[in-house]
Amino acid sequence: MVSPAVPDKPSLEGLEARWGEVWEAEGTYRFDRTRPRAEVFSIDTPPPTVSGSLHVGHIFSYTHTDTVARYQRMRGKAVFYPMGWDDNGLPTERRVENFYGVRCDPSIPYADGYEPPEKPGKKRQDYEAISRRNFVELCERLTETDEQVFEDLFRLVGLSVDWRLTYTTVSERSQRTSQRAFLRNLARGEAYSSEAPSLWDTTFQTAVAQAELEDRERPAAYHDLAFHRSDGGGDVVISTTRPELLVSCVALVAHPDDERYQSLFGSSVTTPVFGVEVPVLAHKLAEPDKGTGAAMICTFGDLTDVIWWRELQLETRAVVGKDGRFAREAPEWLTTDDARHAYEQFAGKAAGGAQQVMVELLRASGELQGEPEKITHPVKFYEKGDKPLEIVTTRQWYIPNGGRSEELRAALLARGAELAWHPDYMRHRYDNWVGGLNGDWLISRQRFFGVPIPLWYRLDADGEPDYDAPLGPPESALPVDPQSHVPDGFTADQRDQPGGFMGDPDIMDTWATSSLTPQIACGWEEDADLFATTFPMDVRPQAHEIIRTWLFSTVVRSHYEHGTVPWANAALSGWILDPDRKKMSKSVGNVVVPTDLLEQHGSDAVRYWAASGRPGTDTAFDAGQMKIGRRLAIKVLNASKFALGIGEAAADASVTEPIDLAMLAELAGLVDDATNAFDDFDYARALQRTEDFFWRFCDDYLELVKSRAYGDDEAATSARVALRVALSTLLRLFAPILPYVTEEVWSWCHDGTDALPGFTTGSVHTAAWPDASELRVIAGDPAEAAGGPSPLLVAADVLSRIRKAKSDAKVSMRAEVASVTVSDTPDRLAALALAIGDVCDAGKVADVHTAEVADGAEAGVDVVLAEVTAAGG
RNA sequence: GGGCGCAUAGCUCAGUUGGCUAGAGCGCUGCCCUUACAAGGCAGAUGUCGGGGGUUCGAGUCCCUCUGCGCCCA
Repeated sequence: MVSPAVPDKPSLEGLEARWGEVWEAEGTYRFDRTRPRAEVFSIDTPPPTVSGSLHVGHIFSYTHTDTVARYQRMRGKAVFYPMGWDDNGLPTERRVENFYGVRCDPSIPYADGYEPPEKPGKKRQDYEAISRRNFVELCERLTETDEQVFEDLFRLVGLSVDWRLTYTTVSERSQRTSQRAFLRNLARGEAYSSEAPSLWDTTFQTAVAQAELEDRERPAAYHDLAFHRSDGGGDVVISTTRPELLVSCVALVAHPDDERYQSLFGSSVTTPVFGVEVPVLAHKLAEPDKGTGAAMICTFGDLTDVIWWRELQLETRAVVGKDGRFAREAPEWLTTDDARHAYEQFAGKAAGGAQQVMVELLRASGELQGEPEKITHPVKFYEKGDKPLEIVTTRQWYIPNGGRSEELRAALLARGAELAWHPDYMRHRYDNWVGGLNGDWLISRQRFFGVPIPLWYRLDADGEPDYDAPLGPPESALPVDPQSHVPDGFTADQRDQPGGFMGDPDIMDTWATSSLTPQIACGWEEDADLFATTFPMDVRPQAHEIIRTWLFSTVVRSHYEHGTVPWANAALSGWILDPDRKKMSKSVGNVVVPTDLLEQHGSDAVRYWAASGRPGTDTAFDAGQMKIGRRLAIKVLNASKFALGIGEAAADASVTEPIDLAMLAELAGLVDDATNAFDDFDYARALQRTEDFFWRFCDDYLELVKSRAYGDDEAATSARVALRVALSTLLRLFAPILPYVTEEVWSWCHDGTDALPGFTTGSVHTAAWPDASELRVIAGDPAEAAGGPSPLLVAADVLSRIRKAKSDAKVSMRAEVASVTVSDTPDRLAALALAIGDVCDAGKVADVHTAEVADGAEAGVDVVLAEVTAAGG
């Protein structure tokens, strides 16, 4: 039999490097693709954005997933745990531009062997313009470096990822998957293009989706404007925060039940300054208690305007362009010279400047009633932008998401209900979001870097595109860039020529690709066997704030493509808050660099801190927790050293002493708790229970059995076997959280070819998760199971009283005790009797008396310390 | 305005279907160099379980309500 190889001075130093190498060399975390679906646990890892550095929040949430991955692996699952890098999107685009001094211009042809300027230009306008393909190549070049840094850090944290499975979202395969999914949506009628009012960011020059909006409180002012009844019956006053849009006013509106306007509905009024005739209409979205109860409808000031415009079938009088400025030419619906002259005074201006001019014009004409009333109100912004969004009519591609179809909305809500959410209440965010959608998913973006929309359009004799019959490539040709590739049946010189074709200039929203991470990771249409054994996946771990984007869009794509949910479980992690409970973010400057933490405290300690944060709960950054984690890891080393160093016992030796049996029975209960917790993705609970048991195991059980275990009789053997079983069990329970220290101790128990009973020759991380029923077989039917008090608990209790007496007397714990008198109930005394030898040994007690007390009477432990003879001489 | 969550010791938090005197860690105080562990151990003090009402033999736990904080959405 092997002997335990315990170092004299166990230490945590260097464990990360040592075991990291071994795990890599032995392929400990490699996915076994030969296993059937039922034996696979697949994880849809969130691909972190590769455009800066990982922060402590990544360490936090990725550790959560890793603990579950490790648990499932020990449960015998083949764990499919890939890493992805999100290098597709605006952050990467910006980083590549600034790093190399280049910018993307899709109209430029691809340059073979392109090298960026040696010295990047200082200003954006000096950046070198390059083709999209060259831009993507530079992106791949830069992100490769970043990705290696990320991988090294994640390895150091101990993520049990199979690094052979890593994918990137800008890779050819991801682009192919993204375009293939889009083309299938198109073929099934699930994607459509439409010219419609869209939310438009004038800085980024792109349309944005509902999911990318955020409200920000901005100062504004109500301006009361006098419209004039066409029948000469006086003025109608409305309040608006955007008087500059008066020129695009197409109607006035009031609530259908508003008595003040009953006689006006159906009549018409003329606008101030411009004298344009517009109807007065009724619609239930008009709010009677806002301003005068009447509002002007402009095309378009806000999303409500769009609804009114659509439902009341109004004209379109758009004047604000994609650059956010008023058109230079006066619009044709201004028919009088005065009106055109007025317009010219703010033509070409942006909203703010135009408003100033417009207010002066209104004031001069006497049609501004009173002074503007200052307010603050929520204004829609693109989440990454810093100018309010405008609404501009453009042609865009959409995928229906239930925002315009109750049937589809219900189907997608049902998909959400199919998911098991961890924690469960997170499902409300999904329901809330899907229930509140009011438009389809806008997937096209007027950016340059990203997955192109893989379509071309025929140009008619006048050079006008035919949007109704787009030309798509065969799937075998994917990925394509319609700006450089040519559709079947055309030649390159027909590009942008009448009778020829044009490529769709847009790219897809980054979520349109990210929503396919299960398909990308599992090899949809690329690796049929892999896909069959990994999809639908077991779990999507992610942050709760992107339920509305990443989670929802993934459900949408899977619903369309596979008619199923993409995963069985959604595990939501919280945020990291700084010690003042503010969300950590770069802009606040309160970010902690993870490499320093890992170096300072060690990976297991940092993981311990991470695993202490309950699923879904925002957690404060707390270096104190890491110190506790480190202390725990050291304790695991020392307790293991003791348990293993105390002596061996034969494989078939049995546990006979009641106190040992009681400890193992309690341990079986712990295994049940930890197993249930991990099955529910509650790593924090599993850790807490295990840790709690472990400290009591060290403080009480180890102290109680210490002297007995050194003997050579059956009672000693009983203790040694129990210690060995408990150690093996506890190491495996801790292994998902503390992979390094548990692997270290596990390695003491085997030499690669032979292992101590209860241990294995391989990694603890591929050992079987503890089995409570096996423990119960060993523990038999101890007193506790029969309903009586546990000998261990009663003994620990009495030992604690003895310690207290010594502590009160300010003597060493080694001090002799002359006698102990325990007064307690008969059943507790009976339990104590089963462990009294251990109690006396541990407490250095010479003599014990017991006294029975009736139920409810005062129980107690009287301790008489031995007289100190010749103390100090 | 709607939804969700949180409120327990100075701090961070456990407390699963209601059940003995409400717990842990940190911090604080005291003691102990104890042959696994001084980067340690042992012990101690500390509570209107946010307020009010209800159900119950019994409520931190269930119900109602109010307050405060946070998040999601409109």
